[in-house]
Amino acid sequence: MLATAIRTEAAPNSHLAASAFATRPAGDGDLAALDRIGTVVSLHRDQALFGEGDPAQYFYKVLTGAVRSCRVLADGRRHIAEFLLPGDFVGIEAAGTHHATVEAVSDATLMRYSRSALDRLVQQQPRLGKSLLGLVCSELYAAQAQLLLLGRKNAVERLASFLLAMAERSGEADRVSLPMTRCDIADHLGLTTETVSRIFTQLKSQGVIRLGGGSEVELKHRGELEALAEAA
Amino acid sequence: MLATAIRTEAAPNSHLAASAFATRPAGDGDLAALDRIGTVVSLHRDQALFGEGDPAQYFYKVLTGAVRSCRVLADGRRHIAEFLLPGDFVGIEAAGTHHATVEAVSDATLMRYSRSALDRLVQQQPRLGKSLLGLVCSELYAAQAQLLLLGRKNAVERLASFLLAMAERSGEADRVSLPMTRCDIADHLGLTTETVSRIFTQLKSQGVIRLGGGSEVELKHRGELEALAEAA
DNA sequence: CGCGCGCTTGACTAACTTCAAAGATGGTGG
DNA sequence: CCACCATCTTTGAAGTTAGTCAAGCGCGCG
Repeated sequence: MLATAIRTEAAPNSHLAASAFATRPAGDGDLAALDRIGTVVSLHRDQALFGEGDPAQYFYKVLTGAVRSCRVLADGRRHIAEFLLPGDFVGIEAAGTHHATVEAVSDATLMRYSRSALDRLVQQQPRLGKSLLGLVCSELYAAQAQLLLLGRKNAVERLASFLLAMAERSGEADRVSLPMTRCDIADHLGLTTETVSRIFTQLKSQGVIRLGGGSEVELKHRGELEALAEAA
Repeated sequence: MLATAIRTEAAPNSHLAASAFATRPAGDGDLAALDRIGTVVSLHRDQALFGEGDPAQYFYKVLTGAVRSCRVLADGRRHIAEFLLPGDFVGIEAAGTHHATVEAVSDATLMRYSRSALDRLVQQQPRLGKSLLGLVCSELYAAQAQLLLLGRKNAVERLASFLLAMAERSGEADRVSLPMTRCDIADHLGLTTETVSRIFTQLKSQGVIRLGGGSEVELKHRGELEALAEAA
């Protein structure tokens, strides 16, 4: 069952986890209208949703699980631009073709929407266009924050910033679930697996975090972590 | 004349360099309507247009010269997210407040537009909203390419990529003008001034580039430069 | 002409990577 | 239910790249 096609089912108008996590500032208010035209897609771990260069006929919203958006250099070096969690939109910015590969970090379900249907909706409801613009702007802000991180922060600051950002998104302030591997985190932060692991160990022995089972991380001293992150 | 206020003049409906450089894919077609509601602003080198956190009442289009959009950490480390050249829009994505400081790299002039006027125009002309979205998406793509550069490329690859990107934007294929200092370039590429300088020297002695006077760089072997950039 | 700023170059250092191997973890099949 | 195996994580030691510190060079401006 490795190379199976993506399963796709009739949409049970499912909001599931979607409404619980309004990660992006621009509210789901207007965009909720979309759910009537969506279809549910299931992915299992490491399965690709689409690749760089694929025609961007659809875009998606994460319902459950997590996915990563990445780009790869010719010799295999990979960078993960962002992790997408329930409530986040995927590929909504693509015009024509996708500019990144999107794969499942863990088993995941997404709502799939056709771009042409979106265009029609936007025509009817101009406010929707604004929500859309807001979503893309949020992504741009996130990317610019990541540029500062990759360009100017050291390994400890990168991991601290990452943990805080994930905590922010997860809702729970002091407890984060990290469904991705150390290698994924490394590829997101511009480090190596080993360095990420070492910094985790270091933060743990400093008492700043605690590593629970099942990919859970407890932030024991949020303030100290913020200091380490060199929040600007 | 160091801390002078920004000079601002009545708009002579000036297109100047603006029409010559359509850097961003989304055409100026619809956005040309904006020029009737703009005002010209002049900056001299290193003068700030606006700072992080400032209310975003206006946005701008570069007419002549160049500006940089940057963020700074508490201890002074700086990262330049992007350089903006004639034809590029500045701060168009800002909602409420600006998320970066924008300063002049060289003496520059910009066209200033009020956000509220833009909103009105978008209401009247829905197609304008699409152009707007296209502009922001282009910025997002550029930012994501820069993420890969900062996360996974080495110093030579970074500078080679930068030179090629600047050449692309400048129109002339094999000749680039670099109005910014080595330090600016370093802060854009996540390196130090010294490293940037060393790589310039290295590329020069390899015969890949030639440094002309007046901040001009000639790309002598574009192909080789592309190989060095590890284009993905 | 001289001064200041930016650029270049050199020697040394630090941070992160690479290479290697041992230690967890969790899912599967007997 | 337990043992096994693949995969992920952690840890150690050595190596590299880019950073830091310091000094000299060169161009442009007053």
